[in-house]
Amino acid sequence: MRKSSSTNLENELLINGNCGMAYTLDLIGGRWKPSILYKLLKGSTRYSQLRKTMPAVSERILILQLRELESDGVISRTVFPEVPPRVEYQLTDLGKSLEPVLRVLSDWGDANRV
Amino acid sequence: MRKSSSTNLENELLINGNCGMAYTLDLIGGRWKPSILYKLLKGSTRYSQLRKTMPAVSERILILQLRELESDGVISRTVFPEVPPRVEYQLTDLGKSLEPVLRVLSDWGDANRV
DNA sequence: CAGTATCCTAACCGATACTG
DNA sequence: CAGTATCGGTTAGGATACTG
Repeated sequence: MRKSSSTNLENELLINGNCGMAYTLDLIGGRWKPSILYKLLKGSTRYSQLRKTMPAVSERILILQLRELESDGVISRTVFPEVPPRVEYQLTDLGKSLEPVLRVLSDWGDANRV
Repeated sequence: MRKSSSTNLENELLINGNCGMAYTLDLIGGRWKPSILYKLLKGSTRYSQLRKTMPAVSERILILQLRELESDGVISRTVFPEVPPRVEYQLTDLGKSLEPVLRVLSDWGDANRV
């Protein structure tokens, strides 16, 4: 859905009838982004914890999706200067504002899937 | 986001944490599906009319997205036995039930895009 | 622990010519 | 009018080995 970088969102819109729906979908529509966001709704989470609960995704992809969410301002990344290193991901305010959106998507899916 | 055919939705879910969100996103998350659904919210629409309002999408892709929405039960296709042929697309009941979902997505996008 | 680097596949999307 | 057919490009996603 996404073209390449997250700076293409505007472009995306223009060719898509200038519809805000496309913007939202482009933000949360990645292959693993729903799962990530869903987990982060429950609070700040370590990288290793995300990995553990999503064994099907490869490391590269998980990082990639996290980076995209981060550069789109939906989540933020906190590095704790410890040994061994600790990194936690959490929703930004923008990310938190997505909660009703995510919930509607989740509810509709739960209600209508076979 | 989608694997290949629309019959893979269940599979999709299993690897995605069994989250209904992924199901919904897979249904409406195609490149042009938001635009299509948005237009169909206003009522039954001819193929040629869809084409006209979405000049950026190629015929093959438009048809493909329509077929996917159709096989997922979100829209239906009515052929009128006339010359020249007329085909109209409209939301099914399932499709109509998506309206609140689409609206939330649209509203959030309009409110938060730059 | 939390990532990169490298290489690879397949899905998705597109232009254009043609047809019932 | 409403599509197919054919071919081809781009990019999202993935497996695996390695590193600060």
